[in-house]
Amino acid sequence: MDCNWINTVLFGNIEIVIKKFKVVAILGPTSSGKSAIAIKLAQDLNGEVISADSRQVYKNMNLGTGKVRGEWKKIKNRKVFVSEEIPHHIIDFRSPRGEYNISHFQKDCFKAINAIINHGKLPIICGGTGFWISAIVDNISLPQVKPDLALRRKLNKKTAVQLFEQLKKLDIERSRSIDCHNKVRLIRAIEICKKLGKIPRLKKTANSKYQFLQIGIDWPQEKLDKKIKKRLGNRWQSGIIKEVKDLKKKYGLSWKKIQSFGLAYFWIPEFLRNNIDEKQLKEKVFLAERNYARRQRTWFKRDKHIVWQNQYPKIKISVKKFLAQ
RNA sequence: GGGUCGGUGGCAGAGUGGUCAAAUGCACCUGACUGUAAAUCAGGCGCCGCGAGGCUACGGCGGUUCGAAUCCGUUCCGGCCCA
Repeated sequence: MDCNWINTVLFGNIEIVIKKFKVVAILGPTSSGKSAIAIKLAQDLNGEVISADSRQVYKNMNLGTGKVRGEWKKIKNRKVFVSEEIPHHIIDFRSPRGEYNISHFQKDCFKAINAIINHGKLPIICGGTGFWISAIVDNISLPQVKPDLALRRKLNKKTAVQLFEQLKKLDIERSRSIDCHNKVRLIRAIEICKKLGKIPRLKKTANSKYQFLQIGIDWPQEKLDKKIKKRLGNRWQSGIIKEVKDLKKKYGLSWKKIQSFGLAYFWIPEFLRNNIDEKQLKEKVFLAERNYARRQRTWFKRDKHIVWQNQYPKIKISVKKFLAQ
């Protein structure tokens, strides 16, 4: 399939021809069935999948993150994570000991998109981390300031009020829009100010190189609840608790670090340390997933470009139409 | 049957004469999001009302009091102990 679609744009009377590459994104709340749809699309339309999931990037975190089953294969001298014959990118490739954040993702994702296009294939981004997807689709410009852990530790000792006062002095403009109770935000804002003086204005520039179609998968709450429950049941049988134990053993991670991964990774250590029993654990994990799905919805709701569809045949038609534009 | 402790909002659980429509946690609803984003954070959550405000509520009934979730009587229900 040829991916060099031609677009024309009018500037006044002058017609300018722009080549835009098409990229599809499949997003939605957890357990909605994104991964299966992305794989089907990839199979039907000669595509490859790019995962946009902040936890699936890590190795040895499979059941808890809902990672697709796959294996690393050597294809043309390159190692590729393959699931159902479909290459997956930005997945299962980092140590859980390390940090992998939106900045890494943004670079890697654009790289992956380009690589896939160069192979004459269709890039299909698939994931539930809205912020990360936005970094690609909206092409947001992140301040080029790396995390300063020492500074963060120091600032973390202060109260939100103190941090807010500090930020006001550094960048009054940012202080007006920031959530003054949110220490994570405040600390990052101060961190940026210390390096750049001020916080650059957030730019969402339409990407001139790519054209995106975002398909959202979602279900009524009741149905999604059932899907979440069913999936949790499967994970339990597959040994999710052992996965967490092994994760700790293999990487020597602290409970705190494991718990920072959230959801099941937060609650299973509580169970292993006998703070809750198994029944409570299952309930807590279910509720955590459910609440997570809510937060994801809130995020995705505001992007009016997302086309909400959950039947594969319809999705496929939408994608084909998009590719034919 | 006797004694004793307790019955509070969807649940758990504070409050023990006025500042109580009632702390806190969970659940539930709505939302935010500039390198932690599965994280982090905000608001709402008896009923009516846009609002001021009104109404009904701390098992039931009846008292005491200017005033009761809080004190007293009684009754129903539950836990524990003794029979």
